[in-house]
Amino acid sequence: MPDECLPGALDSMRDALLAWYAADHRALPWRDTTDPYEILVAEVMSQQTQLERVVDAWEAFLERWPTVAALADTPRAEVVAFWSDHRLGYNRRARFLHESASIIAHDWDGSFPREPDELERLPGVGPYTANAVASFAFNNGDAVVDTNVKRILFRLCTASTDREPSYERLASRLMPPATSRQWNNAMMELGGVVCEKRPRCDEGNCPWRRWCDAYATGDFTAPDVPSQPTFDGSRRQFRGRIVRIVSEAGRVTCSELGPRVRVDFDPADQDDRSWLRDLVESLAADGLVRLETATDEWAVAPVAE
DNA sequence: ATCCCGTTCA
DNA sequence: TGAACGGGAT
Repeated sequence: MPDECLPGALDSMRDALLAWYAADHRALPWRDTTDPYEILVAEVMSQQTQLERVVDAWEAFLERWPTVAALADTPRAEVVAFWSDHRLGYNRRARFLHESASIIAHDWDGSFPREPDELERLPGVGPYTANAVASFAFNNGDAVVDTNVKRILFRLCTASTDREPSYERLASRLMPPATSRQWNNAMMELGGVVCEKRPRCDEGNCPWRRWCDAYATGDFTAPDVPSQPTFDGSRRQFRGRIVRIVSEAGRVTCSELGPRVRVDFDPADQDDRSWLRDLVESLAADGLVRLETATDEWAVAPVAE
């Protein structure tokens, strides 16, 4: 996606989007804070999880662990249990958040770095989250590029090229200097409520209609998002069950765990036992549970620390 | 079935 | 570059 697909009237486009956002937008609670810890919690929770499902969990999480120090002082297992209780999915994100809290508390003396490059060194923090935290906490980020932003840019410039676009470069050129807090909120708002898979250009009063290739041509093709395999019966589903069982029940042996994970699990069957063991090992490697092999029969327990 | 304000590891 | 990672909602 070449730069020349941007119209000459860059300033008008920028003003139009910022005015559109200022006029009305969703009242997401983390938009009312600039505390980097609160922002980080919101962003990590929001990775691949719908925002409506995040709001309650975010408020409960911050009530329980109001500061990065409080979270760092908590045993990992409690954070994992919270994640599981609130059905946030992707339990590894609970571990990443807990590890990040420890790093901030110990290596950064309790205060967050302001630069995206520094934030990106935290576990579970990639380019998106680093720029989101830098933007919303410090107004110090680059343009964020998530699936929403990609969809907007693709449609904006779809008639201009058939080459693989550099979304980062284009997004960055579009953002007015030193406006990342407002700008990134506005871009994601546009992608979230107007430029959705099924676009709502007129209903949503899209501020970019007059510059948009897709609006002009009626071709609202969007970039392919990789589809996920069926969840039912998947490894991911069983991993999630194990984490929840251990969070609720504490230490359980293989024979106790198996039937609670899969109804037709046979504790006497070696294949069943190694199937379960493999899942537990992967969870232990992810720091979500602890595998005990000291006794007769192996068991799984809440993660230490 | 498909989507959801991504990141990690191979 | 691709697969794996959870699970609720529509």
